[in-house]
Amino acid sequence: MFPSAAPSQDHIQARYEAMLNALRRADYRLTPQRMAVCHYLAETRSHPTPSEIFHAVKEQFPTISRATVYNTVTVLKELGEIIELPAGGGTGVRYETDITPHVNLTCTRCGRIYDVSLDNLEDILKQINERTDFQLTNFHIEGYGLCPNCQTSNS
Amino acid sequence: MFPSAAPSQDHIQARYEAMLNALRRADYRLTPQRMAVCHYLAETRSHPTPSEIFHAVKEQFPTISRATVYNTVTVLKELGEIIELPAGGGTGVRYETDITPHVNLTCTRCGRIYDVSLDNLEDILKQINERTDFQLTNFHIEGYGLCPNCQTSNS
DNA sequence: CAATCTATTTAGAATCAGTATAATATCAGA
DNA sequence: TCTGATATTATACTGATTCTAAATAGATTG
Ligand SMILES: [Zn+2]
Ligand SMILES: [Zn+2]
Ligand SMILES: [Zn+2]
Ligand SMILES: [Zn+2]
Repeated sequence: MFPSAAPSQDHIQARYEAMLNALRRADYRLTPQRMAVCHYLAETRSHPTPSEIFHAVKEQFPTISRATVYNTVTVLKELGEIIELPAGGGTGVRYETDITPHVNLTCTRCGRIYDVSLDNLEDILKQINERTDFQLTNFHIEGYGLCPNCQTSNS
Repeated sequence: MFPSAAPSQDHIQARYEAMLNALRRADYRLTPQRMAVCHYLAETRSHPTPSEIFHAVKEQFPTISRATVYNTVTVLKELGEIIELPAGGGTGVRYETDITPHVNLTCTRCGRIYDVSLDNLEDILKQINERTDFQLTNFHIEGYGLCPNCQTSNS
């Protein structure tokens, strides 16, 4: 069951294109740095911190600066292509790169985040639209508790 | 519809007692500072930052330090009495003081968080329990988009 | 192509949130 | 009261995030 399956090449490509299109639509230039950040976000199945993104992209672009990473994720967040997550166990924010509704199970002891997909989420969307005038972009579910590993550990 | 109704006195009192009991059960001392933090968390209907908690409690305890606030919210978080939320619009973490499952609608433009209650959330709990070995403490739903105010503003 | 303008990136400084430390204070129990 | 454990406080420290100014890259115009 854990961990979730790695995304397929097709899925990675689709997410990558979606991010680039979002940038294009909003009249942002598709610089190599931005594209590299998007590509990493599309292919990772983790919920990376800005620092993790920085180090990963640095492999392709040794000269990239942290500021560019921060700028890019801020834009992508505003465009609804990624979502800022709670700090969880560690420090600093993490980014949710899978914007399709699903559950993030965060272990309150070790801080790991597990993805779980659910059925019948249309009902939630329907209820929110019925009860509010919010223009909803996306949503997901945050669950908290102990992961299987931490339930047995006695530390 | 917006904003959510203020909690009743009874509800505030119940939440307050629940936090104190959680501290008691875990063998933490009920110091005046901790009680003041709990009381503020029980009565607020916002999703406060540590800084907001600090300033609010400072009214009652002019000598309280930020460290005590951080210590207390960390303990309460570990006990499952409050939940750490995404940074959202502003900077730094916020705390969810309503641990009953509900929706937090975060406006991606102005950063405001609106609470919405939903029906039929037992199904989510059931699905998570069926599909994982996670020991779930609590969960809630995070929605993102534009609030009614920000849909019409042209800035 | 040259000149110019704008968007973007970069490096590093500055700021801010959060954590760690050590001294002091509080409190329970012997 | 004495003692040991727990909690609070002020402050120092670390690391995350933002800000700033200069350099770069692209687009546009003549
Ligand atoms: Zn765990
Ligand atoms: Zn996820
Ligand atoms: Zn708004
Ligand atoms: Zn809420």
